[in-house]
Amino acid sequence: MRLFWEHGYEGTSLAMLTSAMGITPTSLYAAFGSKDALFREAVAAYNAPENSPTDRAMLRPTAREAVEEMLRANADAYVDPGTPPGCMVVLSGINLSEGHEDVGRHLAELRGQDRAKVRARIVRGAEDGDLPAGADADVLADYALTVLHGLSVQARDGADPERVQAVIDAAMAGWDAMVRTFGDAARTGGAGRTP
Amino acid sequence: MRLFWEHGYEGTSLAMLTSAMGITPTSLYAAFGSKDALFREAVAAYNAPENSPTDRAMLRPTAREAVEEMLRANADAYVDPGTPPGCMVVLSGINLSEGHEDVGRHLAELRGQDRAKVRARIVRGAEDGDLPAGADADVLADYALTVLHGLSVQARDGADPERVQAVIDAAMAGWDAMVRTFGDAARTGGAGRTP
DNA sequence: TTTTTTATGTAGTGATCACTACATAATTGC
DNA sequence: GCAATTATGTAGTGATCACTACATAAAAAA
Repeated sequence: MRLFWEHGYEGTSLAMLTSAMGITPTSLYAAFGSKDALFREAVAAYNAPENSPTDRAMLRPTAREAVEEMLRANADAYVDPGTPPGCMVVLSGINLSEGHEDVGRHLAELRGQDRAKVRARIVRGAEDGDLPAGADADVLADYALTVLHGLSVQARDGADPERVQAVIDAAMAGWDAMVRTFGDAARTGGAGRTP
Repeated sequence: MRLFWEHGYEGTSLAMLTSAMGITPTSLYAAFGSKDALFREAVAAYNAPENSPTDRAMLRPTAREAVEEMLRANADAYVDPGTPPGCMVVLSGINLSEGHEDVGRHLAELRGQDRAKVRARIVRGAEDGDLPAGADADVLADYALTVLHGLSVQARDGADPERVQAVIDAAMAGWDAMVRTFGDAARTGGAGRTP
């Protein structure tokens, strides 16, 4: 998992995997079937619900708290010096040669699931009344995920943890401002686009 | 350039390059010296100042306009269906096997240069008075670049151009809110952290 | 124990990797 | 025209890729 996380699917060779695991190719193939299948199991372990900061964050009482904790908890993990920087789901399938597009699609689907979770939490916030009824869940979810994905690149560039938290301060200020425009739009009937 | 842009440094083989260029390996090596050197030339062409939306954006009269145009112009390029999605400098060196770390460092340095340009433009905005004197150029630059880098991943996931612009609306609302806290901090002596 | 099943290591599969020696073709200088 | 130089294609370099046939070793079943 750590090798795939750090070097990506194609940047990790079977030789690297077998030497890191202390086993031979035969054992690896008996246990996992193929490099593809092993990668998928590694991603599944990385993305397991019981370890997922995102899943945990969605339990927060308001949509805003949920999104903020999602950003902060994931960012903490991204810059944790004990693990490779950034998010495995975001980074490990960025560069693929022809013939491995399915790996990229699999990861894109997982990112889509995260987006769906955030979007659903936003919709619930609007229903619960902690967000304006007119809040655009698609835009807010895209915004939150754009910041989240950007933090993976920042982490790869060795971002300072404190500054990452300051970036999230700014991002949440943007969240609040955007939510306010939705509230205003609901009251005035406007389109909600910031001038 | 397009192959490296789309598949990354290691995801692009010499066979792909020679067949796309319609030349033989001999000619490629006579002209460029090595795959590394060709990649660097491709990145240089991609990142040329005369084509750079970022450089052009920095000429805007205020720091806010400069940052907003940087985001919008780059985002337009990221989702342009005529070119690979996302930013070559951000994406093409994400997954590297052992022994090619210098490629990653080279791209990270280019990202650092972009950050420095944005930071310098913010500092100038504070000097010019279109930003509060206490504005934290590091935080604002990191925030802008985090959103920018996140947009590359969104583009890879096939983000809708209109929704990308809406995300930038939210991001700029965040910029304004963050700038406001710096102004408030300057007036009240507070630390400037959004609660 | 003896047999059967399961797990593992050795050694090598063809394919592809980046790269190049060598020969031929095109171009240039005289 | 003729020699020197430059450019290009052919064919192959050793290394490494993901993967596996085969044989041996360990464990389980009889």
